[in-house]
Amino acid sequence: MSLTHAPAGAVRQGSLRELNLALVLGRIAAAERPPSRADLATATGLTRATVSAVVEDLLAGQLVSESDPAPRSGAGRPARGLVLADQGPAGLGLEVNVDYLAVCVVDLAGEVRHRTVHRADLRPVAPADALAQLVEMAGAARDDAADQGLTLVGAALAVPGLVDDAGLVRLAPNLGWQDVPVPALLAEHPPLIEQVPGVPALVVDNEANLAALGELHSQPPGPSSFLHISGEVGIGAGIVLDGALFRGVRGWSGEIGHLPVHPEGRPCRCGGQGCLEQYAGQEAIVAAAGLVRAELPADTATARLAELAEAGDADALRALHDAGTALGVAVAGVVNLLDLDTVVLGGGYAALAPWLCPPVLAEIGARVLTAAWSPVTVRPSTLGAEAAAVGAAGSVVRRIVAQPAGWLARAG
Amino acid sequence: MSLTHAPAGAVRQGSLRELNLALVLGRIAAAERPPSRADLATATGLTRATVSAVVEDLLAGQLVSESDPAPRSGAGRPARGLVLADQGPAGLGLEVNVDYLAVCVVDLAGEVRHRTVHRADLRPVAPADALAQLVEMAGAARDDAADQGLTLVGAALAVPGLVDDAGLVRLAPNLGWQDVPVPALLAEHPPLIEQVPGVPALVVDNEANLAALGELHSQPPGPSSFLHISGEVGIGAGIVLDGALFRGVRGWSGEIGHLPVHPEGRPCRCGGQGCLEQYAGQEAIVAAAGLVRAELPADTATARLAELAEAGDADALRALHDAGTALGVAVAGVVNLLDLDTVVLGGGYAALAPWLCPPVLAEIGARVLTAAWSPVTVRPSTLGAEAAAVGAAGSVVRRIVAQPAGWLARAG
DNA sequence: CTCTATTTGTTCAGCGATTGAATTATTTGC
DNA sequence: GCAAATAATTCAATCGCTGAACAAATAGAG
Repeated sequence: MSLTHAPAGAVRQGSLRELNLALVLGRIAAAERPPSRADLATATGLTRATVSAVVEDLLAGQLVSESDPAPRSGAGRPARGLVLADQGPAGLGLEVNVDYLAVCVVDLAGEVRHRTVHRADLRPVAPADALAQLVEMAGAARDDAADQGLTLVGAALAVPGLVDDAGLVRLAPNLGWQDVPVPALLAEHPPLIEQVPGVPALVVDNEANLAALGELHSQPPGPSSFLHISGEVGIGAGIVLDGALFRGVRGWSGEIGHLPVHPEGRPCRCGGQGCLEQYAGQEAIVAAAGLVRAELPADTATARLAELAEAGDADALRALHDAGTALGVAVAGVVNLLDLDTVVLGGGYAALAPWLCPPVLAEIGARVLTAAWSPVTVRPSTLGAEAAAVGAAGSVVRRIVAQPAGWLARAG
Repeated sequence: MSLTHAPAGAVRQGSLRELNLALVLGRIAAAERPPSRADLATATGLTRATVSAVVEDLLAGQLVSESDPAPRSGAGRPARGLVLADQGPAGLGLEVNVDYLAVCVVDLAGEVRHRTVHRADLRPVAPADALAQLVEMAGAARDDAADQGLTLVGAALAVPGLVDDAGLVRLAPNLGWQDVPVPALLAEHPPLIEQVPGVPALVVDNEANLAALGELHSQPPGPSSFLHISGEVGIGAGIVLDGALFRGVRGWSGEIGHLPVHPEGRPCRCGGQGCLEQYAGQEAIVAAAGLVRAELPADTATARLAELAEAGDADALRALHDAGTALGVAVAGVVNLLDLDTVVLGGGYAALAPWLCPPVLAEIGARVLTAAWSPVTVRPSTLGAEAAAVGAAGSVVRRIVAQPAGWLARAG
């Protein structure tokens, strides 16, 4: 029904300023080139007087800074361009995955200002030890950020599993985690975050969700609704609708890996039968290509497949085609259901996209009722590896952009 | 990411009042019993002074009225309860379906104040003629509404097919419509609607979407996220997320009928194979139950099936069980993907729910990863037949509740 | 029956934020 | 060098919320 999305609570006198701060800052963030105050006034519908006042607050709070005047033709006083500050608040992104730990820092503009990746097989490592190592990496990241004039205002941790509202990792099957109380474990380490009203110090979320957010905020800006599929050992999807991640009632949306593609087919460890994961998961593709998994570490399986396919290996090509077809059946269902026009292949699928896209598109063409009127785009993710960590850090700074008042109240 | 849903445009001085009018009116609409001004103040966080001023506007604009004081224990001046007005703006709901035309009027409180249904096979009738008849029924509805002190501020038309943004019915296969420009056809008749800022005079939408909206606003209030499945000849779904209908990028979401449940199964008229519709659509169930369709008008097929199942007919029971299993496979996929906890069976499925629910629940239990932690409810729709018309009319008045300022500007 | 405690609703001065017009600042083009 | 054009700021006016005081209306105690 798309009613006005009014603020949930009361709209007080001060909310007015809060909302306009967010409005103006959001415009600056979304603009292609640095807008002037006058541009912002016409874009937002506010008067120039109000925009000036709002911008003054944003400048004082280190959220935006003035850039060189954008070249403009014609007469008149030159405008001063406004850009997101490269100092001030920043977000900390953390990721624990099967074969690596990653930490990164993203500034307001979405730039990655720090990045550390530690490759290791995390499956035999106890959760507390893995998190301790991550905290150590994060400490170095914090120091590096501070040197660049950045203040970490929040952290987000990406995990390949189901996470509940409290940050408890219910189940991360491929990592071997079960009921891991991440916030409690991290609370034992000294804090790295400067608390800001409106920004949670720590968010724990599914890796597929955060990777989708990363894709949403990547440059150049893409569509505001799409399906992002992370194909690893498991297959997870992040659903972005109208520029917002859709989490589901309990935050467990996106379990596309267990969509039935052959209802009477192979049994799956989830208890169902014929789940997508059994046909398009990393292990299924590897097995179908005739590779022996024991000789192939998890983190090189995808690269090896791409190599073989590149070389024209018939088994690998057939395996990828079959996986793409299974994926296409599932994606066609999702597209029929949600009417999305963009599907992004991320995670391990990104490197395999040249071979996966054709069969996926074929299934969509055959099965999607509306494909005749408007085409569906299937493309690889623009972010590379560790997309979830970048997305995680980005999700933190997006909160500042969406609610600058909290930061301003703190920073004076 | 669930950022604050800020108003899209500029927040001007007057927006403040607009937003608080909507906030207070929304609370009155959502309240179980008539709230007092003091109740509203504590519920919204506004001061009593502001609430009084806002309520004064709402009273003057005929959007709310004062009711008998709610009995309360303890001392103190008795409160005056506030309820949505039973006069003032109302919505017109229209529906063209395969075997009937329906018109209804719903008031602010969601009560159906007028209802007309005309049963007839609409397939041989030209779209313009069907719409002309609908307009005639709507004229009578308008007069009846006016006698009750109601003003029609908008209309919504439910159609069993794909509709684009402009109201063009691209395809309604079971009705035989293709590229029918509904707004243009209706514009030839004298207007029945009093234009109000913020309320479109006519919205054309998919029947499944509007039925889902009807379910969302039915009393008593249910969950704010659910999947509503309309099982007729085709199978459509309305997806309600966080109290809002999700329409998809082009407004064509919900095509659950073409979710593949047996990818190498029966060919479907959509061009795909093994679509749900081929296993759980009305015609498929009728055929599986051994009934001859020619002897069975479309509008009695469901009733006849229920009758047979009630009587213990083995063929009917088996047909319903198989259909329920196919439906369950599809629903399990949706639940995995969207993490919904409520599925409503509407349309023809409502009457068949006693036999469909068990196999659907069985498939969900077997296939949904998270079902172990929190159960999924599957239940029949509370609204009866013509749910889409009621939902359509309700969608109009919900706009007034969400944006009362438009109506108030008009009514003075 | 009267008085007090209690809760509801209104009145009013004060204030913060936006507005719109006037003013200042800075450049291009003639 | 001057006029036109565009950008940004200043300032009185206005709108709507706040908070506190006040008026209204009832239940219960004595």
